[in-house]
Amino acid sequence: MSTPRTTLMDVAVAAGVSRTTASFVMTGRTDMRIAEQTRSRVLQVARELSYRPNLLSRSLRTNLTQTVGLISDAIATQGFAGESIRGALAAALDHQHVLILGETEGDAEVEKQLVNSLLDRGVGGFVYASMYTRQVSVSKVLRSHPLVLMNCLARAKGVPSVIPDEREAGRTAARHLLEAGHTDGIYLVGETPPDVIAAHERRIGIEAALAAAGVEPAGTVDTLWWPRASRNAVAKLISSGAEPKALICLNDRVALGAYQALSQAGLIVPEDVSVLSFDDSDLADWLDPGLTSIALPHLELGRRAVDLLLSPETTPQVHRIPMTLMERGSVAAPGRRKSTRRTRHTIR
Amino acid sequence: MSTPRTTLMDVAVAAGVSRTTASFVMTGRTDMRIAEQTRSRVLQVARELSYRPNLLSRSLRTNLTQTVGLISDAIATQGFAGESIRGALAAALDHQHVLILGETEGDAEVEKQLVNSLLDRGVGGFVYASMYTRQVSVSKVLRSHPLVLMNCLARAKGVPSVIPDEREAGRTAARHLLEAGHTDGIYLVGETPPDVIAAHERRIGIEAALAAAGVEPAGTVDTLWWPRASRNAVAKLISSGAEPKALICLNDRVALGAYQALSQAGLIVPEDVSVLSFDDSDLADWLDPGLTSIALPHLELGRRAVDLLLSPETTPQVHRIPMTLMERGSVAAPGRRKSTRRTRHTIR
DNA sequence: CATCCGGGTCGAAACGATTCGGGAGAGGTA
DNA sequence: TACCTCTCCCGAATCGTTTCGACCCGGATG
Repeated sequence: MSTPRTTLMDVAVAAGVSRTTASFVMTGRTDMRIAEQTRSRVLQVARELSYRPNLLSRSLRTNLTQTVGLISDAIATQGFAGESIRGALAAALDHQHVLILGETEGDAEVEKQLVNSLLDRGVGGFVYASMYTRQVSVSKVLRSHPLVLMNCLARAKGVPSVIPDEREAGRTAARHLLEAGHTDGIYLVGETPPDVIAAHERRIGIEAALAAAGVEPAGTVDTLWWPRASRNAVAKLISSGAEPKALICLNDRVALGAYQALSQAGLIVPEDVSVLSFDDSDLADWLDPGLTSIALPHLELGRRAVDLLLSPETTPQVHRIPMTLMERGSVAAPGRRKSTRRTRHTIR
Repeated sequence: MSTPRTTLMDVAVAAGVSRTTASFVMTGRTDMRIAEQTRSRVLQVARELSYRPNLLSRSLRTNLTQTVGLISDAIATQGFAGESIRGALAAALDHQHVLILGETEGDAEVEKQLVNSLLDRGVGGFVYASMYTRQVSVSKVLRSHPLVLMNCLARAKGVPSVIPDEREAGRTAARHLLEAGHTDGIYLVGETPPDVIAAHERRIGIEAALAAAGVEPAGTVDTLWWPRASRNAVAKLISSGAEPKALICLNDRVALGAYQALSQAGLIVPEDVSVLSFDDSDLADWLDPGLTSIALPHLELGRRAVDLLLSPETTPQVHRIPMTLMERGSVAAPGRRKSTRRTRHTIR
């Protein structure tokens, strides 16, 4: 059939050395002394024969396959997956590794099976990812192997994790609004339950930055993070007589709902109301006007997680990845246009 | 350190048979006759010792690792990835396999590297996925291994592929509109270049079903498949004096643009204009009113592709996965409300 | 002149399965 | 009894590396 594989033995013979020596050369071990001349000869021959070491047989000894497992509670949701996986893939590639994917569906039994299955295949370590930032408890099996958490924090300490810097993002958001000249009528849209880290941290950041400037938000619109809910909530806010000048939406879906409600009420973004949001999903670019949003660093999360896993100097620590503001058209100076309801002093 | 692995030898010894016999029992080979009594004894012992065969060592002989490679030109785009990967994952699990992911970035050299890298890890076959339905030319390396194409067709014949049934989806769309009572003012929104299979097929299906009912579309709105472009194009259509009653948008992003233009023009969905779309992305559910859309069978594509790959009876053939209509609120009978511009005979 | 030392190599034993080619024993047949 | 045929099982080679524990040899040391 196909030509038989070139083995290390072939290389050794062709280079006139023993298999042992060839092995040392190929794996580049320095603890064993090999004459430079021999070394280069072996390498030369290996190249000529286009030798590729058989990873599987190597694994049999080392129990490692240059593979990392990326396991997640839910792969699919929200397009989060895509970019993170790409980042992870890229980092894995940098380290000559390959990525095996797994999904636990949040089921501990499934997770156990999966982990074993991956261990059987010689994965060298795991990235455990959550689809929304939260605290997780990692199973014992998992903890007894190299592990990096992505987008989640361990209850138990000692596990390195990579998460978005939500609090700083909150500050960024608030500052952006302040810089645009907003001081009044700033509303926070979206519920912030304390156990949803992203929500909680964003809020803290926002309030801190506003407070630092001596500004107090005009209010909070409590709503689930979905367009329909948000739309209703914002509509209710408006019909209650409030005159929002700026809406900080806790994510883009919420912002979509806000857009809908504003449009319905005849309010124009950004002339009447500025809208600022988080996540920078595709949606942000599709809305009209484009939604200024603070991007989740999906790609970077994946990349850093795998990189951390595969770099020996891993220190158990929380790595916060900065979130960057993507300016589009939804934030402007307040009062550029007269409100439909009452006049207001105009800036410029 | 950790307790040494239970090997097949351990099982054999404990069961009082040879390693050979134990192996035959464990792998369930029938060509070698093993007494039922012996068989069950070995199985029993294996269970007691909670024996897990070492896949890596097995691979060394068989060159297979119960692994399939899913390689794609671009993992991330459009959240397509997520569901497809989930489907692939599920199917792989059903076959006791595991999924390795790779991304070629459309680069042939990267692809070659990747394929080799996966082969080194003993993948048993490949699923080659494209992020939008199109013709691809598969490399020779790839073709010389078990392979299933997902969301793309091979130029060369003989490679099985799994794609959405776009043409039937087109028919479904048209029929849905017809059933709602639409016969006039039906516009097709979105360009349909012949090399973009989805576009082309959808259009053919739509036109065929309309023609079968003796209906001719009122026109075509040529626009890129992006919200902004679509918005402008639809706005132009309206300002040109046309009075669309139904818009068949070639995907949800196009529909978003259409929504924006309609809303701008003071037209209400679905009272004034029905909107029907394709893809059933998240967006469809977020819009207001909910967008009736024909779903891309992402999950099913992934599942079927891997299933086909791992089922021996693979026949080289194109498998078309049905796309199902997701009804929301964007289609209604025409003329339920008087047009803002002119009155029209009302149905019911 | 024996010893030691350290640089440079290598033989052979793992690693844990699969699989080829028998082979022993029980029973049947001539 | 001699030979054959099943049935059930096993020894040993093999997959391609890694790696432990030598070994050889020339020069420095005492």
